[in-house]
Amino acid sequence: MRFSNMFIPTLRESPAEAEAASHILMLRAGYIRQLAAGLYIYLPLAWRVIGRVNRIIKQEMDAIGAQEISMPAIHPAEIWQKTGRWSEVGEEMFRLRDRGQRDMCLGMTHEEIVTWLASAEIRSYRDLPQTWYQIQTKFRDEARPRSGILRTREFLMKDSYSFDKDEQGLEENYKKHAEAYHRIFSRCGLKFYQVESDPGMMGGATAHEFMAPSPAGEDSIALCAKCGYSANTELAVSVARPQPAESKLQGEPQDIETPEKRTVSEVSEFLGMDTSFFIKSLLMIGEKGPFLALVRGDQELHEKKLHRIAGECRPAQKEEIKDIIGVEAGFIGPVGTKLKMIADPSLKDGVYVSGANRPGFHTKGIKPGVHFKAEWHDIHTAKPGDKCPECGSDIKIESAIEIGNIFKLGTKYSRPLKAVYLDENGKEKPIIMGSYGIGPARIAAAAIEQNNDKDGMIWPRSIAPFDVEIIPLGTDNTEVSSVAESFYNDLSSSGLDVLMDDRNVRPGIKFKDADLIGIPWQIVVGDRNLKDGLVEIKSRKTKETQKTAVKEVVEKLRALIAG
RNA sequence: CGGGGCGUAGCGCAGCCUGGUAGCGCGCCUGCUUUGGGAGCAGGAUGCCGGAGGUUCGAAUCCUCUCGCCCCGACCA
Repeated sequence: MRFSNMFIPTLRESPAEAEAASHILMLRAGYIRQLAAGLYIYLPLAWRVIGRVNRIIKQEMDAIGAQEISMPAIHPAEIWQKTGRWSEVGEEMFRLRDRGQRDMCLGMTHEEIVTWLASAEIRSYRDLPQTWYQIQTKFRDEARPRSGILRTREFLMKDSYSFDKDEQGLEENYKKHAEAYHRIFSRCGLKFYQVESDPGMMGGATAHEFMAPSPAGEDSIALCAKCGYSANTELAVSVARPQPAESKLQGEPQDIETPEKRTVSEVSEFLGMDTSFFIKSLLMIGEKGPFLALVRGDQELHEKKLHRIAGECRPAQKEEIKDIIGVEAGFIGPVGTKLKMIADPSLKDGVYVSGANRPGFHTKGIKPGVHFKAEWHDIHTAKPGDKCPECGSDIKIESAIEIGNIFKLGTKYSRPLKAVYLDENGKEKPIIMGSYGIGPARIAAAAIEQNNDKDGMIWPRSIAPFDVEIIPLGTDNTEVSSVAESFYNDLSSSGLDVLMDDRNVRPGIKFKDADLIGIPWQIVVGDRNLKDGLVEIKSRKTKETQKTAVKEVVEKLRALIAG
């Protein structure tokens, strides 16, 4: 492909609206343009990257016996009503009516549709197992699209679905997918982790996410370097470090004056005690009324964990706290309260200080379990310095981009949609399902996030839009042009994807654009070196150049790319 | 949905507080010179100042409403 024929609208300056590195670079390097919030046009370079990612995905999916199909993006409401998600899902679903006033939606995922197909066509255990996949556009009216193509309202997704006659079959398919995902993300040149994740509304017991570490990521994950424990912090269990040994908290509970000291940090400073000696008491409003959530002073409540235990709930507002407890926030505590309490296990041992439920006072000497009763559930947010629940060593927390997920669905969809089969004994049973997703655009974005420098992108060779870019300097020099042309022909016919910057522009512009768009290898053809029969092969990543004899270029480059 | 920010030339921004001829840099077009890291000189084009109302002799500027985009949070099958 010739640069002059390709639409690559590079920008000298960063557009104001972009913040994430991948977003800035994709705009600047002429990969994408924004149509509206969360809606992007993929320009030729970006679409080539997506194509390469998809090819890798297809190869690995095919290799585990998955079969590619294509399902509609527009769905009748009826099927979604049968699984209950038509009403569960709210505003995130794009809804519309057809000319006959039938309710329809734009598909946000395809469990319903693929299960409908299975219910219609699968009769016998002999038809199982099956795995079907597609790479197709999904629609979600996100509350807040963000970070360029990381979170959009219309996006490509590889989704596959497995159908088995029993749990053991599901287990095998689940494992096959996990292994295929490892190969896919490795081949795409990404650093990634497989972590335990919250099955959430997908249902089912087991789920994992594949996470590409990046500061631009929306998720955070807890990792143990020693034993390999890894989990999304939405469900990561961690053990808080023990309280310091010296404690001033012997004896029975006693109220102490703490005028105008409300927050844990204020009171801990005032009393000269570590924050881990405090109980943070948070008044929550749940569906069945108010209750207290208790975490240790040095910990943070994780609301999502609390939701799983207590159902829908929210922090109480200032006025509500006064009405319900009778004292302002900052002086509330678990002792003497009639409210239901949910306490984090980090509070189980030790003696504590917490609000006294009267203005200006805290109570010291509180022994959880003795001076108050609570339900014990892990509700704190795992943080650096906490200990691994498996092996006790330090865990670290990293931000990450979710690039793939795998769910064991079980019969969540097969039951309501009556996807059943007859087993060997002629008995009707629901099909056991799994669901597995990958976001190709997120792979591309994560690759940029993980591989860039001040000059631009640095693509992993497997998903780069081109393998090599030829940069002839001085197009009016016939020798330069003819050498560049011969490279272009030879490299192309040897099976490489070649971009040639044949524009009649200054060298600086070609160099800057080449670095920006991030093709892994550059061949610089200039009269300076050509006089000695040499050209330069330059690595985008290391910026190292090797002067190479014209005759050896094709062979050498192929070796470099292969290596 | 809550909080914050921003809408002025293709892009990045100034002007707004204190109302009075709409500006700068880059890009774009023409010509000449230039050609190994975003060239130089000369000339040129480009704006419903996001939109609608209002105040005023007069509004990019003040007021009201509205639309859009970004960021933080909530949400995220």
